[in-house]
Amino acid sequence: MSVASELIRGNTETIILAQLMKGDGYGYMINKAILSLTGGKFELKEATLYTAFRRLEDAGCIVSYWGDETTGARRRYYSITDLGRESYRLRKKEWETAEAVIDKLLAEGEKGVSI
Amino acid sequence: MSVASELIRGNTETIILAQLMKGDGYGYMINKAILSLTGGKFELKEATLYTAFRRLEDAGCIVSYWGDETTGARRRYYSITDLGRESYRLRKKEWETAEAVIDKLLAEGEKGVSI
DNA sequence: GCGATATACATTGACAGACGAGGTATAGCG
DNA sequence: CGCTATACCTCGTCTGTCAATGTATATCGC
Repeated sequence: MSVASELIRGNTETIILAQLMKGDGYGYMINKAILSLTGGKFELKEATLYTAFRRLEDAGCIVSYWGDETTGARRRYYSITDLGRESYRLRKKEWETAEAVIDKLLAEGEKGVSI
Repeated sequence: MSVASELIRGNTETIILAQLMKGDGYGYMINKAILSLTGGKFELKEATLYTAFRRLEDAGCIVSYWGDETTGARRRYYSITDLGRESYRLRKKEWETAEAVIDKLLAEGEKGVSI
């Protein structure tokens, strides 16, 4: 089953930050990494990815610099900042809270008809 | 920690369907039930709730009827349909898939810096 | 050389869900 | 009579997602 993007919504930036926690990266690479990690179940659309980068940079969570490739297309690399790392931790906690809440609320449907 | 509504987004209808799986209900009641179940961590806003009811009814997942209260404010009750029950099962599965994917992607940030 | 494909980044406009703000109405309590 | 709780509804705005489109470079097959 593929993943409905409505359900991912709000996690895009955290997913990007999680990738950058492992080291600097660039858009195309991060996108492929996500596609690979999820076994093709989920792919960030390019427009979504790049607008998320802008938001994260504006917020001071990441900084960018152009790579010095001597061949191939130019790459804009992103590096996570201390604020970004802090933000990652917080967003991950928020996700875990939301996850628990949703799990609980959806499980209500399994309770059967009440009298 | 309260729950960011961006993270709930897309689950509103499923949450409502889960409540209606237990039996007919009306908006105000369902809203209070959710607030109570989550210990105050999460509350569906009224505008969100009622627009979700409209969508669910338009989709044939629920049907509504006016209660015959002899006292107090009138109540519009909702009843889940067979299509709604099917939809609940599907949406719940989709959520579980999305949940696993997000968990995996967010866990990437714990891996530490790669060389 | 030339078209196809892959890599790589970027912007615009449209869409959909969430929600603040505002409105209506009934009932009980002091 | 004002306050609070119950109960429903709608309008307009905001925000994140994404299809469509555009740019440019490199490689591979023919």
